[in-house]
Amino acid sequence: MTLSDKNFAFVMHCGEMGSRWGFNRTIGQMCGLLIITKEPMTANEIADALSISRGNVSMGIKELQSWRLIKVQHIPGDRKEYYAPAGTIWDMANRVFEERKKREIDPTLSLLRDNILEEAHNDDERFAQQQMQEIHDLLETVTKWSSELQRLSPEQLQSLMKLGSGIGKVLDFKDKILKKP
Amino acid sequence: MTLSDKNFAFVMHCGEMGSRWGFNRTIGQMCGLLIITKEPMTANEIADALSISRGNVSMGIKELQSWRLIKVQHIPGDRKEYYAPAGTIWDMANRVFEERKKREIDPTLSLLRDNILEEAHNDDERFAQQQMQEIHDLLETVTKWSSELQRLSPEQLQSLMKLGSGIGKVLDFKDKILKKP
DNA sequence: CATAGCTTTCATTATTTATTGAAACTTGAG
DNA sequence: CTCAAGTTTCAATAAATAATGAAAGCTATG
Repeated sequence: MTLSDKNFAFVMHCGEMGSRWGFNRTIGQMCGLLIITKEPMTANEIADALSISRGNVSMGIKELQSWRLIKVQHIPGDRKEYYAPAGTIWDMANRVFEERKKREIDPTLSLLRDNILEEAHNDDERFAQQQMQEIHDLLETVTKWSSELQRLSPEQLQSLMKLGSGIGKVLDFKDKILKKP
Repeated sequence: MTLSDKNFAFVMHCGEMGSRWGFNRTIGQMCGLLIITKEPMTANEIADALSISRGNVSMGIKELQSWRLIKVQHIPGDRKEYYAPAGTIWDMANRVFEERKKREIDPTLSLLRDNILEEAHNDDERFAQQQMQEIHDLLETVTKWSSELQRLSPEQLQSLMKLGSGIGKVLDFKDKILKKP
């Protein structure tokens, strides 16, 4: 199976963006490829489509699974494994977001927590601790807020997203609302 | 000037996280160092504190400036340049966020836009285009939403962040509210 | 239980990215 | 104008990361 020029261009773009999205070129390509291909693909088809080695595809699959971005499917009477995106675009974006939070924020949050608990022994440490406290509070707020968003129903989210500039208005009325349970 | 163990540990952590935050180890370290150091530092002080070459510091400074994370200061009667964080922690986080959006989302958004405008020539392209449309819509929503947030006053933001789980409640009343201007 | 058909692993190799440090450049002061 | 104190650049090198492919590992089927 060979890609049309336009689709190929998209897949290559995903490759170039791959490392910015948190993985590497090949994995970006694989992800893009699976998204725009209607039918699930075998590892060999993926290797052929991207002109990369079979082993590389195997590694990529493992990685994409660790991000929970793809799922395996089987076709009766066929021993091969077929791969397809795990869920909707929205689901996938969510997973990437979550996973990146886990890698980019959580470790720092934990280090900062530890540090802040210890006592500062001189001015330098005191100043540093203040700064770390600020970073900590910021990251914690962001974390709490994002987990809040994930708790919302899809409809509520939709509604929130559509709100756009209305958000300011809503905020102005917040107190009123919360007083009427 | 030498760092305390605790502060050194923080700086090294910033280094390890550097590449996850969008830059590299050295630049992560430099950023962490400047944040927890009360006084502005010269390039040589930075190089000494981190045991890296003067040239590397120069590159790092250029990069941090391109992210708008540091600013130059001068001390009268001293020809050296002194570097310090550009703004509060919150400002810096915002800058990183913006800059990453520019690098991680905007190029894709533009590619998708172009692709969607062209006509699909077969079923594969049609399917691919549908998927791209979904990605496009998602990214555009996120983009619009985040620029919306940046438009809010700091107080409004604060208030929104504190809302936390109340956000669901507020949304349920959205329609009511918006009908009473 | 042997094997064909498929997948995974991992040592080696290739590619990419980061760092160094010497040379070139800039600039303010005398 | 010259020099000294500083900064930047960039070719060479080092380090980190990714890709290959041959060998080892699985596992349904006859």
